[in-house]
Amino acid sequence: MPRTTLKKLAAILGLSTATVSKALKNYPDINADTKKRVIDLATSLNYQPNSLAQGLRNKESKIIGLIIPEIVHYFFSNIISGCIKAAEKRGYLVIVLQTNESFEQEKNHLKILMNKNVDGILLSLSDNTTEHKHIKQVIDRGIPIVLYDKISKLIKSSKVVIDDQKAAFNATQYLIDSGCKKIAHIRGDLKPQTTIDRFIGYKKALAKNNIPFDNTLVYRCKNLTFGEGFRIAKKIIQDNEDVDGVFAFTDLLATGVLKRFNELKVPVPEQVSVMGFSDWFLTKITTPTLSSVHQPGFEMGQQAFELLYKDICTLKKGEEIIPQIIELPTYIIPRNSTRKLTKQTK
Amino acid sequence: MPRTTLKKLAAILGLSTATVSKALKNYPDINADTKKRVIDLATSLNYQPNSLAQGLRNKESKIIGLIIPEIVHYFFSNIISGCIKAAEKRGYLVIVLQTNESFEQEKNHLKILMNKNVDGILLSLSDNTTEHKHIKQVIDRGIPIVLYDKISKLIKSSKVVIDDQKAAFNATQYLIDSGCKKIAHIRGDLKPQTTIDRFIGYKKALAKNNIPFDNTLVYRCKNLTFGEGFRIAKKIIQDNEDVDGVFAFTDLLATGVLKRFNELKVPVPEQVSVMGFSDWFLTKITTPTLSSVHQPGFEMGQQAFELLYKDICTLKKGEEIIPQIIELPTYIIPRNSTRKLTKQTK
DNA sequence: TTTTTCACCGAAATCGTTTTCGGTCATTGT
DNA sequence: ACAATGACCGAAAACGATTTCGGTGAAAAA
Repeated sequence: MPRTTLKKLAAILGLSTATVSKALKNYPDINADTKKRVIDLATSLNYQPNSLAQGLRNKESKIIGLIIPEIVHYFFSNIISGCIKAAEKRGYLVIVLQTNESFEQEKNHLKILMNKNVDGILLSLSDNTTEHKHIKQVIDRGIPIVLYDKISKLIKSSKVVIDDQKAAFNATQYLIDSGCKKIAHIRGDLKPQTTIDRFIGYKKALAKNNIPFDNTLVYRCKNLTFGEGFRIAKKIIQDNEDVDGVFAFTDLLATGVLKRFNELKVPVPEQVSVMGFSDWFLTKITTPTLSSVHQPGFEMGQQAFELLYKDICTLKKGEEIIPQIIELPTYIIPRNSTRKLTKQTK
Repeated sequence: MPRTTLKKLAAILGLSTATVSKALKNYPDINADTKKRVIDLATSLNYQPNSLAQGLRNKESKIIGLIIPEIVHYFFSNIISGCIKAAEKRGYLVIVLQTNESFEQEKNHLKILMNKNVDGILLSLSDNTTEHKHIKQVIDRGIPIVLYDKISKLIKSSKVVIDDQKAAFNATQYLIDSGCKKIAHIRGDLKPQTTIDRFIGYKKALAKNNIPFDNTLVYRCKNLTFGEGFRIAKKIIQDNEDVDGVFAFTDLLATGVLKRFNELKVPVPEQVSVMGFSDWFLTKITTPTLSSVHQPGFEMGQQAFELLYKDICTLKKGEEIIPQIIELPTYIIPRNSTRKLTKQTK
């Protein structure tokens, strides 16, 4: 009933714990016969080393922490899934923590994870994170951090990101290429970098195509919800009835727009094209299906772990970590909320 | 840079580690002044006990394992979220693992978690789990397990469930009450208990209302996908054009049905009512919005942890665990894919 | 025969914390 | 003045695994 320990094995075999340990680890200074005896007994008693003791001794827990803004979220749960899968391959386990976009929670969770002796941390900055002392503290303690998705250029660490500006540029360009002349943009709140970047991408695409930027076509919403999209859609049509394209900051907003247009009998994409962002699952089930920018969550989770793993290894070897930044590609998935491309550009 | 230990504090203060430890734990045999000195230094040096050492000594890790069939899944990610939240309140951390409905993975993950010295495990059985030796092993090791969602009556442990039969009964009854006479049922594969139970609930509701059971109205699908729902919807209408209600095993199937009916110009709910199951997020965004049975994922995660916590505590006190089963209530959320109730029954 | 070599194994320290069980003073009671 | 009482503190063992550094024999070399 109590689990098998080295000491128990040693007692049964009339050996020392040292010998048993070395036998199991295949040390060269242990007789082959002895090794066999040890291994046989160990397997028959189903010996499994106590990872707490190992961790204490070896100063590694083989556990990493994953701090995520929101668990119930298609994109983020894909990240979790990818991260856990990659970790498992390397023999690591993942503790998951949620910030709900709270700076306090972020600081708190970082502290908790440090005390749990995790070997590394994956972090996506909360929208309300202003300073980075708490992160520097962790790194100074010798615990590597890899930032993913929502990052800060001010933090010296490895990162996995997408190029929001480029992605938004391409999305807008796609709308233009499919014939849109007057494109509204629904953006998020002022602060988050992603919001800013996608907005910039939108503007750049307009500029590139000699479409004058019109600030009244930009709608800002605090909460990125279905309801907000629904609400704003009506305003868009009321404000400018000749709008023929909407680029939403995220799929959820776009879905709300779709719903409202549906109710208002605004034909999509015949009168107005709608482009989302993130390629959530729900893009496939809306009516019409929603064109979107694919944001590779699963891959991001995987890559983030792999980067962290590399950093953990270099740190263990006593070497200096060289921060590395991976930029994952995004691409547009055309569905039925946008018109087919007229000219085959790009 | 290296973290503060008891030994370091002791050295600085000219005390023994024993005294420092006791001072921090507010033992009565330590002088008040000494306590103050210790605590002051500890806070100023930001001392945090090494949880690996604590775990080794106290035989507890304050970590639990959560084994989940599928992470990218609205219902399950709600469970994760609820579990993590409840755990956090009690000072526990959660390691998340995914089985993908594989029996092998389930066994494997259980073993991994045991070796990591988790204090308890939350488990939802994979659809392919046939025997329960691996689970008994864990319990025999003194690690409590709480089963949630997909359980087995053969395992003696605490559990958190919903009453699938009752929920399905109510869903079907609701369709009947709203005027449906010929209700098709899309069920899952043969094995999983939830599939069987919901099917039974469907049949019982028919019987209760003197509607003869018709096996040709039951459609079975291996994969619970949007595409399957889409595929089957057409068959339903082709096979029996007078079908006026569909009760789907899960929202995803129902969503597929909705989509196909939309394309076939089958008016919902005027001609056919559609009822889903689980109350996923997407029920709110389909056209029409999808009526469904609310399955409380977040609460299930919370309750499962609380149950596990109780079991951990009783075990720590050396007492015997008395398995407890919590049945969470479900209720129907009427939306626009079903007609309004005609008579106000129930 | 004596020394060297080699194969094989174990004692002991270590990781950091917890807790029991004494031990050392000073103070109180007789 | 001497014993008894407390108040405080520390030595040490324990949790389980790892690893260094010797140590013990026997076989090989001198």
